[in-house]
Amino acid sequence: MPELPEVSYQKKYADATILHKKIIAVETGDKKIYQSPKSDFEKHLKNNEFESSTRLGKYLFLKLKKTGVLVMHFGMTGKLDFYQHDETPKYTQLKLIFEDDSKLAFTCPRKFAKLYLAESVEKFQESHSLGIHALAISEKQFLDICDGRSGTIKGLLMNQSLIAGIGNMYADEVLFQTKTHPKTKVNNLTQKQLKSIFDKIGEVLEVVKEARIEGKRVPESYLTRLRKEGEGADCPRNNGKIEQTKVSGRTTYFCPVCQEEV
DNA sequence: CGAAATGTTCCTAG
DNA sequence: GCTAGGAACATTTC
Repeated sequence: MPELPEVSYQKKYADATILHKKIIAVETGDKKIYQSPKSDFEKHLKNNEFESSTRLGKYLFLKLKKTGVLVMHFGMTGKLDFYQHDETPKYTQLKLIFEDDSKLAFTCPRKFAKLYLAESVEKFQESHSLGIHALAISEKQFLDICDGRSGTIKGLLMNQSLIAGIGNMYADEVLFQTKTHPKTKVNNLTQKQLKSIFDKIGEVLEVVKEARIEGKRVPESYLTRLRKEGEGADCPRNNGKIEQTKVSGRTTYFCPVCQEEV
C-alpha cells in the first residue's frame, strides 16, 4: 500500500474508523517494525486516543490527544485493518483495542513497514529529511529542485528527500503521460518539458488517488494498469509494445515509441 | 524452483 | 555532495 495515493486511502480509512476512540490495550509485533522501544509505544498509546490524521508523502501521521504523533510507513505491504470480531488478522504487527471493543491491526507480511513516535509532523519531516509533499509542491519549487541535477528524471521523481510521495509505479506513469524516457537526464530536459512533468505529477496523483479512494480502476490511458502484464503489453496509445528496464535500481515500464530515448 | 513485487537503507565506486 | 548499481531486508505470488 505504498505510494501517496494508497496512503491517502489509508488516511481515509483511519479517519472513518478510529478517531476519538479510547485505546484500552496495545499489542506489539516484530521488533524490527518499531523505530523506538516497543515499551514506548505501549506507554504512549494506551489510554490515549487519535485526534486527527495527516499525510506527508508516503507517511501517515496519527495525532494523539495527549502528546505526540504515531507515524506509519507502509513499506511495500503494510495496511490497516479495522474489525470487530475476535480473530487477529494474519501478519499483524500492531494491534490496538478500543473502548468499544473494536480493533485496529497494522499488518505487514513483508515487514518493510515502520512505525515511529514523533513530537510533531514538522519535526519528523525535518529529522527524516523528507521533501515537499508531492501534491503541495509549486511549479517554481519543482523547477528549483530540477535545477543543476545530473541524474535521471525517474531517480529525481522517486527521491523522497526532494519530493515526498512518488514511488516506482507513479514515476513511470508520470513519465509515460509526458512521453519522457525514464532514463532522460534532468539537465537534458527543457523548461517546457519540466513544466509538463510538473503538471502531470499533480494530475496523475490526483487521478489515482481518487481511483483508490473510490475503489475504481485507473483510466484506460494509464500505463499503471499494464504493469502486471509486463513486457509485450500493448501501449495504451497503440504505438508499440511496453518494454521493461531498470532505472535507479527499480523495474521500469515504458513505451519505446512514445517515450523516445534522447 | 527462481524471480519479482508499490520501499528504504547501506555500501561501493566514480 | 551527488549519482548509479547492487545487496539486504521477509514473504507471497506467479
